Parts: sequence; C-alpha cells; structure tokens
Amino acid sequence: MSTIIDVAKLAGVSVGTVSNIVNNKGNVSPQKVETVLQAISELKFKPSELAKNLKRGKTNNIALLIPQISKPFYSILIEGVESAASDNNYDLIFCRTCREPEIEEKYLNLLGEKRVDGVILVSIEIDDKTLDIVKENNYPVVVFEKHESNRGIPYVSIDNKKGAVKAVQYLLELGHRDIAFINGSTSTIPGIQRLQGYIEALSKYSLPFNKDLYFEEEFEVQVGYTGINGIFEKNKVTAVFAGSDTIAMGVISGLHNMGLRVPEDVSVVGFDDIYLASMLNPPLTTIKQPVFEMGYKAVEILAGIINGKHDFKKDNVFETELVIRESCKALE
Amino acid sequence: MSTIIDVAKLAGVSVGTVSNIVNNKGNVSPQKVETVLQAISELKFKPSELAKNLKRGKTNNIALLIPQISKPFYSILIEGVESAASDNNYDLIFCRTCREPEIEEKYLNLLGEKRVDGVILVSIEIDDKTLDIVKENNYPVVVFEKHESNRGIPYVSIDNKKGAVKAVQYLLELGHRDIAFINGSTSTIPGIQRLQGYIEALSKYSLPFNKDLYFEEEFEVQVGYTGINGIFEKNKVTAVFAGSDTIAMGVISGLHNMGLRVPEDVSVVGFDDIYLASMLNPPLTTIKQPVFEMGYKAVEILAGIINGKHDFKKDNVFETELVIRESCKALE
DNA sequence: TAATCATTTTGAAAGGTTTCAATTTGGACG
DNA sequence: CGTCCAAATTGAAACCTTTCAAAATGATTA
Repeated sequence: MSTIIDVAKLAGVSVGTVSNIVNNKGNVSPQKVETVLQAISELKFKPSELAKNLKRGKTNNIALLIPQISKPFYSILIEGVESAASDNNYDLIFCRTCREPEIEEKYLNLLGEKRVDGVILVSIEIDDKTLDIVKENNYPVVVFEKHESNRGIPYVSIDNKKGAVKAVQYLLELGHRDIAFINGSTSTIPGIQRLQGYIEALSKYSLPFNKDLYFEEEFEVQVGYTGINGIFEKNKVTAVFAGSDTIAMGVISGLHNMGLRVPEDVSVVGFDDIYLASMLNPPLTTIKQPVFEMGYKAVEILAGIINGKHDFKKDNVFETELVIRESCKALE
Repeated sequence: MSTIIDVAKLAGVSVGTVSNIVNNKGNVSPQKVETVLQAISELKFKPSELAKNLKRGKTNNIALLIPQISKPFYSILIEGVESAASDNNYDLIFCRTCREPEIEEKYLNLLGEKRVDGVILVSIEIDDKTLDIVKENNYPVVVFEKHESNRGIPYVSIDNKKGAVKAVQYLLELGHRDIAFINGSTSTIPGIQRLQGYIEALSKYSLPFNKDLYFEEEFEVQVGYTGINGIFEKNKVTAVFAGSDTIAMGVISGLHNMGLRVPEDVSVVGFDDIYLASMLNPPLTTIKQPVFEMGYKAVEILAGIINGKHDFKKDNVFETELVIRESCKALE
C-alpha cells in the first residue's frame, strides 16, 4: 500500500501539496495537479482513513445498539437507521445487546474508545441504568423509547398507551366486551404502557380489568400461542388484543389449532404493523408504528448532535394509526 | 479526554511503561503498576482505538454487504454473522447494497481505505463483476452463494438445486403431478438453481416442464400472491412449490382468497425455513437452509484469512433438509 | 532595478498509540 | 568493593494523515 509520502516523492512535490490536491483545497497550480493526479493513479494511492480518523478525532461511524435483529419490528427499524446513516455519510456498526445492560454498557464503550462518533440506543427496559452512563459522559446518544426518566437525553418513540387505547376501543366499538390481552413483558416500556392503554380503554366503557383475560410474557410468537390456549381453557372471549403482531401470529395460530376461525369466531388486533401483517391469514388489523421513519429521525438527530447542533427536539413522539384489515368482525 | 501521555506524567513514568501496563506486557514492577493504575482511574483514561488502529494497521471491523435487511431470510443470516463477529472480537459494519453492483463496489472501498479488515459479501447475482475487484486487489472477502466463476474466492452456500429436488420429489411422492412453481428471479443464483432442481425432479417422473405452471419474478410475498392467481386462472394444479417461504406466504394468502384450503385443496412447499414458517397457517412444509450457521461460518473463515491462515476450505456447501409440517397432503 | 503583494509551495508539528533498542537499576556473587 | 546480569524502564521512531506558519515564487508597480 502506498502512502501520501510515496505520491509526493514520485510527483516531486511536498506532502502538503498532495494533501491539498486530494482534498480539493485550491491554491494549487494546474500543472502540479496534473502530475500529482498522475502519480496517484500510478501508485493506486488511497488515503488511509485510519490516519484521517486519528487526525480528525472522528470515525464517521455510528453504532446501533439493539436487542435483536431478526424480529420483523427491529428489522424495519434497522432499515430506517441504515438509510439515514447512509444518507448522512455514516457507516453503521451493529451491536446486539440481547437486552442485557452489561452488554449495552460494553458497547457504549465504543464511544469512550473513540471507535464511533455516536450511538443509537434501542432500549426497552423501564429504567435502564445505561442512561446514567450516557448522561455522565455526555455521550452523543439518541434513545429509542421514552424512559421513566430520560435524563434529558433525546429520544424517539410513539405513545404506546394511546396506541393501545385505539386498538381496544376499536374492538369495543365493534361490540366486543370480552377482550383478552396477550402482552409482552411489563418490565418493558411498550409492555407496561400498552397495558395501561388496555385498562384505560376498558374503563371508558366501565369495564373492569379482568386478570383472567390477561397474559404476559415476551414479545414472541410462542407467547401468543400458549397464552391464548391458557385463556380459552376457562374463559369466554370474543376478541383478542395482541401486544405485538408477532404475538398476534401466535394467537391466530393457536385459535386455528383450537378449531376457531378468525374473525368469524374471534377478532384479533395486533400492534406494530410489521410488513407481513397484510399477508397473514386473515390480513391483520393492527396499530401501525412508523418504525422506519423513527429510525431515520433518530439518526438525523444524532448527526445533528455530533456536529454540534443544539436546537434539536428532545422529545420526538410519533403518531400511531389503526390499520383496519380483516381480522376483526362486529359482534352480532 | 486524557491520553497515555497525561497518565505517564501523572504517574511519573514513561509512556512505554504505561503502555506495557495497559496491555499486560509484563516486566513491570508491582508498585509502578499500582501508581499507573491509580493515575488511569483518576484521569478516566481510555486508550484511543483510533491511534491503535493506525499503529496496527487494523480496525477490528468487518463489513457485511447485504442486499436487504428486513427479509426474514436475511435477518437470520445477519444474526449468524453478528454472532460470529462478536465471538471473534470484530465489530460489524452494515452495508445495504440493494443488489446494485455500484453500491457493492462503493462499499468494497471500505477495504481500500482501511476502514475494515475484511468483508462478507452476500451477492446473489449470477455473475457479479464485483468479484473481479475482490480478486484483483486480493481483498479478504468471503462470499455468500456459489457464483458461476467464483475466481478462487472462498464462499458459503447450499446446493439450491438439490434442495429444490427434495421439495418437488416430496410432492411427487405424495402423488401430485400438477405442480406449479412460483420462483424468484432466474437472474439470481438461487432462482436459476431452484428452477433446475424443479425440472430435474419432474423429469425423474418423466414429467415435462410445463411453462403454464411456472411463474417467476422476485423473492417477495406479493409475487406469490399474484403468481398463484395467474396460474390458477387457467390451469389445474394440486400442489405448489414456492421458491421461498416468503413467496409461499403470498401463495397461501392467494389460495385462501380464492376460497381454496391448504393442504386440503392444494399442497404448498416453501424454501428457507424462516423462523415464522412453523407459525403460519397452516404450518409450512419447507426446505431448511442452515442460514445462521452459514453466516457464522463465513465470518470464521474471514477471520482466518485476515489473520493469515492459508488452510481454509474455499468451498463450503451446507446441507438442506426437508422439514415436514402441515401444508401438504397426499393426493387421493 | 527594487519593492510589494498575491499566489503557490513547503516542512514540520500534531494526533495517540506501540514497539524496541538502549539505558538504568538493583541484587547477587566473587 | 567491583563486576555481572537479569529485570525494569526509558525515549524516540513509526503509523499516515491534515494543518498552518513560514518561505519561495513570480508578476506588478513605482
């Protein structure tokens, strides 16, 4: 590999001049440009980003700390983040945190070690201590989800509670009263907030929260499947609100397995609007989160912070939307 | 930010000594270790990876060049790659190529600029010219899929043709003779090879290739949906082989829409065994690719190459497996 | 011709490590 | 007390850029 020094020697000029030419700094005579460009192509010179990075104190890398990769919800989020990173000339480093604070902390060190210029932290834990470290070091970080105490750190999120209200209210308006809720863990922000929304919507119709109709575990397909089985054993239910589309898939699968039809026998509403939702059988009615846009926005804010902007919004709450497809039916 | 020089000054020793201590190089007296460690924690010193990188000429980053992120198939592949990267102490840089050679080429430059130590290239084009650049520069790269000419570059893949034979043969053994095939594009390696497999399996039963029962476009849900509609308009079909599970989802959705039941009226086999396959309605019979393992293996090979190993296998072909679930039924 | 000024070019410092040959230290031994 | 040796420590070079004050160049003007 040839260096800028090799080029300078071959072209018979100083390193400074080569640098100026490579970076279009101007104040160089045309004939020098000529010879230098010649030398560059002859030696196949490519400036070492390593050296540049050290000089500038920047890498143009940002890191995405995310619990998982292969869930449909995260996949889209990743696409949004990737798009924005690419549009803003950043390379994206990928870190799977498995929802473990120690791993989050470890990867946050990428910032301390100057391997990345900023971090997008997707953290769904109710009160993630990792945020303390961010605050302490004043790291350039944008967080996904609104935490109990967000410590002044900018975040991107939806109003989960409001979204859940929309879903359940829709079922109520269709005449359903026996509405089960199969949720992800309430030790996560979406979990707890969606539960609050479920309860709030019921109470608007003067219905109590019936814990026999509620099941929570993780945002996984299997949870929908086992959850619905447990609830149907002992209860009469005409509709199910699933805490995520993934859970909804399990629910539908479980219902079919019990010989029940959706929506003829049971109505199902999901949450997220993953890209497969419209292709499910039946196409799933769900609450749409603008995940791609949220991921995109998060990076835009981060880029601003890195470049010393100070006028960015700290609270970035996106709107949800009820997408009506074919998995719900009015109760006669 | 404090540097190793600050630490050296505060501890009253030379930079070399601090470096030795930080990197556990030995030959240091215990009391120096003591004072230096003290100074390090006092100054909150963290070695700059930027400087290390420059010195070593390495970044400990590898790049994953991949057409898309949010498809279930790629998601799992990514998980495998991520796992192996993490296990081998590499950070993973993510590059979405959208299947465009120019973008692939652009990202390959990360290697020239020394931003990454190696590249995993997921390229499904039949003859990707990008491989020339890899060859020319002798870049450390591992490719996903076996290309027409792989130019001696190590790759990871399955035998797509053999997999397709397994799928179609299974349908034939169940008594089906009118088997449609809805495929991804034959300008891709999986597309062309799976078509070859379909034809080969049919010919084993002395059945001709009937182009009325064949439809190809992209590996997308919608393609399954529209493809199946087109074929059923004019033909009698008792079974469908889908070029991917994603296509299979569209097929099932389309069949349901026509009032046909799976598997009672039509049998469906997919390809890939994405993680949702078992939760579909009905659970999907499909050809399993060990994608996670393949991604993992690719990184292991790459790490070997980067570290100067020369005894790695260039051809890494993985076995496929027919996973029987509930989407197929014997023809009476 | 000499002085002035704008333009071009230079060369060295800085960025923060690691490495390694050379030097210092301190204990053991004669 | 002087030698010798292993162990500990040092300091400068190297990694490859960018930056910028200073120097060189060359054209213009008095």
